[in-house]
Amino acid sequence: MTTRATGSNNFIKDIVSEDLSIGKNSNRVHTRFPPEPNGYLHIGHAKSICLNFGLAAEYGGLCNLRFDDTNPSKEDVEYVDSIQADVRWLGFDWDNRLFYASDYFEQLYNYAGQLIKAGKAYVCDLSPEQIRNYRGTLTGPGKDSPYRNRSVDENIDLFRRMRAGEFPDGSRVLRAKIDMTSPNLNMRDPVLYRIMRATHHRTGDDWCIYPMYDYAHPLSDAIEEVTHSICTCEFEDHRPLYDWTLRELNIKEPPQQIEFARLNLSHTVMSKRKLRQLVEQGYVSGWDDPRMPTISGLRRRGYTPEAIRDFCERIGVAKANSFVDIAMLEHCIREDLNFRAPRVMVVLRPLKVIIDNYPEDRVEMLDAGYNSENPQLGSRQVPFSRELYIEQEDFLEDPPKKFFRLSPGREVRLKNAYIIKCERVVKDEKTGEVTEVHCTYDPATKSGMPTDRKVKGTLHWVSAAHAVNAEVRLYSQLFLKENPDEDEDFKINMNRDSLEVLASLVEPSLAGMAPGDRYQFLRMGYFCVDPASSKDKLVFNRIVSLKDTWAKIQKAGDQTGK
RNA sequence: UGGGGCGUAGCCAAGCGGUAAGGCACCGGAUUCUGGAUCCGGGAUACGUUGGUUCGAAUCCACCCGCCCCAGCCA
Repeated sequence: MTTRATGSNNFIKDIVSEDLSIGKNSNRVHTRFPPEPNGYLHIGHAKSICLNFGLAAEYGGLCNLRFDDTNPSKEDVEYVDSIQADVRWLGFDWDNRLFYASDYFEQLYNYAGQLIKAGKAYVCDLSPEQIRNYRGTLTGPGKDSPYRNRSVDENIDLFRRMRAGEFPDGSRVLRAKIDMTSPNLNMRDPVLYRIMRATHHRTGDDWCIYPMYDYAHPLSDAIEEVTHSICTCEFEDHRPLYDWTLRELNIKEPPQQIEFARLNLSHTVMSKRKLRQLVEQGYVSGWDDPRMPTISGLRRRGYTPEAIRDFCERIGVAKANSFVDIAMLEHCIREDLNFRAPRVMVVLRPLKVIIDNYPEDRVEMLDAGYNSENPQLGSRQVPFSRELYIEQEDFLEDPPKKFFRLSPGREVRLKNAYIIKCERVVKDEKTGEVTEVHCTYDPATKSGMPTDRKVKGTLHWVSAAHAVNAEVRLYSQLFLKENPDEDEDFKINMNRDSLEVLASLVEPSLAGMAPGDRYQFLRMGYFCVDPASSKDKLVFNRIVSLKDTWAKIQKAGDQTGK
């Protein structure tokens, strides 16, 4: 079928559209997402997942999930499980097309036999060091292995015995016979099979020889009848080998490899190796630490699949090296949550406020809508009483101009409640720190009533007697530098204060919230109930702050020496 | 001194010979019981450089410059 592509365009869609228009691949579009199960998926993988599954969906094709499990020494079921969970959570479905390269080991072995018989592959006894030396350099040609011209029969015999386990690890390899003088090092008789006694997470000890990526990948694609094999740019040099393998084995309708630039995100690192270091060396609590750019980390942080997919759509697909600002990701989650998240009141850093003219024993239940832009979310009642808490940063004894929050003699609106006026403060005698702010309220200014005056500030608050304790975790970038990879050791750029844990007070309606629930804490940002949260101990993660114009003004003031 | 790829605003990114989309960020203004959201407005007269082809080039050609990748029995 020739379904027309929707959404924004990119060069890969151009290729697919063109292929379809000329009836290539019997008019099929078939992609695959081929992770190696050796680590957790991250936002960079999300880009690839969205691309591959998205392309298939747009063109009425199919996308497989295939584990590229050809190196048992690095792989583990822990990862195959987490990868499936992450892809599913992102919203994609591979239906019954869950495959493993290891499913094809027998076929791959037989294909290798064909190559040998065709004189296109040979068993080489050179050591790894020797192979490296024979390979030549970037600027100089390599030279033929002394084993390059063994007879087909000898090669067949040796390869069979490699599989049978007659030779020690590393003693021999099967190599493609291509061209040791090729300017493309990948074509200098690349290794196809190596001997490696490692227990495979799926095939156990059935095999002691394992195929290399360059050999297994094109054939796995071919076996699955993939049409467009999309990978990142570092494999561009491998494409001639990908094509060589398919050509020498006479694969009909060979899949086409297409490369795109991998994602780089500011203020974080993306390589599995580095992420693993952060986990193993205790810089973070695990692969799902909310500061990690992993899918599981973002999920725990509170990101939605919708926001991540939107992000992947917005950043586009091209071949130029890109370095996307984390602000783009943050924009996506804000935009998603703005409409759908209920807005509630939580005081992160409490400061006591006493309404002197409010009766001591009185409690009013005030109606508070959950989201003024989305009335469907309904409302709840919040208790108001004489003693409240407001945010510490919302009071300043000696305010600068343009500060329109609470300060002595000034009025502010309490969200969903009354206008109050600050009359005096109580300070700690030793530290001079303000411990209580005494105010009066104007009964005629209850939320919803018309008022005769304008107050510039509106504050969120909680009733002291009704508030519920909660732990709130504030996260900031793991790395201070835009590009931590610029330095020899990326870890020197780590932000020591990327996690701040606060003892906060939340409005009572939040008491029974379930892990995963997301809210906007009025004026403070979007938050998500952590999986470790319980009825006894509420724990919230800040997903992202709200945009903060006041912070910007302050910063500008600082810089001008104000 | 080899091979492959890429260079459009601070960051992504359209554009495919006819005279520079869009998003993020940023800056104004309006509005607002979140200094949020929303709305309106603002930016590229060297599209890496220099030449060339053309009535006309970001788009075609040539040279140059810059950045990325490749010498795993990793993927």
